[in-house]
This record gives sequence, C-alpha cells and structure tokens, in this order.
Amino acid sequence: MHDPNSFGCRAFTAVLQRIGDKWSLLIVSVLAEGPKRFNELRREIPSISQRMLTLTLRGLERDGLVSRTVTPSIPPRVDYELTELGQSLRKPVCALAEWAMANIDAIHTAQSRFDRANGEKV
Amino acid sequence: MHDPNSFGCRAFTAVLQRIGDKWSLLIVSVLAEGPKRFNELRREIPSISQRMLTLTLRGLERDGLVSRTVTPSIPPRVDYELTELGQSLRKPVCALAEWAMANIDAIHTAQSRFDRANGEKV
DNA sequence: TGACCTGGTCACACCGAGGTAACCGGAGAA
DNA sequence: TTCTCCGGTTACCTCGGTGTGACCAGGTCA
Repeated sequence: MHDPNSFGCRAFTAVLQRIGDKWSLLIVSVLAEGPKRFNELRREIPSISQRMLTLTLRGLERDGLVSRTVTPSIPPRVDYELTELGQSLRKPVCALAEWAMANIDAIHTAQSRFDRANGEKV
Repeated sequence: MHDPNSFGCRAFTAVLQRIGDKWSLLIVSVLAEGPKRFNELRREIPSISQRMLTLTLRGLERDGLVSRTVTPSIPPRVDYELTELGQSLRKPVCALAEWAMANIDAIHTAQSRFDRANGEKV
C-alpha cells in the first residue's frame, strides 16, 4: 500500500498542480533564456494576459523557482530570473517534453482512431 | 523564434493538458502494477468518483495510453491495462516525480518564507 | 420479491482557473 | 494638457473540470 508510486504520485501531483497549469512551464521555458523584464515576458508570450502573467510569476516566485528583482527607478524596472531550483527543474521537464515531442504523433493517431471508432455512432 | 523550447513547450503543454489533470497520473501509476478491473481501480483510489474514473479512463484510452478489454460475461468484466505507450510514459514521469520528491521540501520552504514575508502585511 | 453486484451514463450544481477591462502613480513626450 | 509607458491590482464574468446522485441492464442471492 505504501509503494513508491503512491508517494511519488502525491509529491508529483502537488508539483503538477503548480507547474502543470496553463502558463508556468511556458514562462519557465522563456526565462530559461535568461533574465527578463515583465513586459519582455509579455511580448514573448503575446497570448498571456497581464493578470495571469502576474499571478503565475507570483506563484513561481512563491515556490522559489523564480526570483524577482525590483529596481526602483523611473519607470520602475522588474527583472525575473530562474533560481537554481528553477534551473534544476528544466532537466526533468525537458525529459518529459522530449517524450511529448517523440510521442505526440502516436497520441494524435490514437485519438483519431478512437474518435473514428467511437464518434461515428453519434 | 523556432527554438526547441518553444516547440517542446507546445507538445509538452498538450501532453500536460491530458495527463496533468487531477486523476490521470494516479490511475497510470496504479495501472503500472498490472491490469486492473474498473472496481479494483475504484477501491485503490477511494477518493475518485465513478464518473471521473470513467471519464479519465476514456481519456487515457483515447490517447492510446490505456487499453480497455471487455469480457462479456455475467456480470460484465472490464480490464484496463497500460499500453506500450503508457509504459513508455512512466520513465519521464518518474524522472519528474523524482525531482518532485527531491525538491518538494525546498518548495515548501520557499513557500513558507514567501508567505511569511508577504502574508504579514494582511 | 427485493437487495446487491457488475460497469457505466446522464442531469445538475458548484467552484475555481482564467480572461477582460478599468484603474493607479509617476514621469516623459507630443 | 493629454497620451503613453511601466508594473501591477482589482472587480467582474465566463467556462470547463469536477463532484453528487439517480438511473440503467442483467443476473445472483436471501
């Protein structure tokens, strides 16, 4: 009952709740290129709303994955940067991303087959 | 513009939308032990509702990660089993799960520090 | 006869993630 | 003077994922 899968899944689920959302990994991947300012991120991810960018960055900052540096100049300047923890996340994330890239076609194929088999009766 | 991060993130996001939900990975991890019947899964994951178990299994089946075998006996018997694709997903998932287990404390610590620093002003 | 097992489906309600848009404050530009 | 930029915050609304509970068919058991 206390097999590793179970424990792993709990921690994994907790982490997924955080980084598995719509934006976190996208932001992390952009930030992986180097530090960025708020509006720089916004320009690189045009589809994100200002609110969600703020919220997601706060969440990542809260988790210690991203650091936030405010320069009290005029106009104010805020830089976001991956922390070491954030950097270390890239490796396993890339592993999963590679799986995703390698298997996304198989998934789409399976979906098409499934939809063809089950969708026609509608 | 067409850097690997971007493409990886797209496929990754698509995969996350599927397996990043509340139940998929839990079911996959249980199914990793071997084939299970519907109510077996329900007993091993007491907190899941019948509806969500059905829906999640359908989704996993649609993606070709899980196979569904109906034995038309009385009472009917339905076995669920990981496909090869489902098995192959375990490796990168475990990598991420291991990261989660290794860093969940660091995350909690960062969260506490963040909450202590920002929560007091409320 | 009626309760219960099997594996589901359906209708309904809820809640929280996410989007939209307005507003802020201070400064420079037109 | 008014507009714009920067980095947000806030109120409001929508929408989809999730939970609840009823219901289904067919057979067995008490």
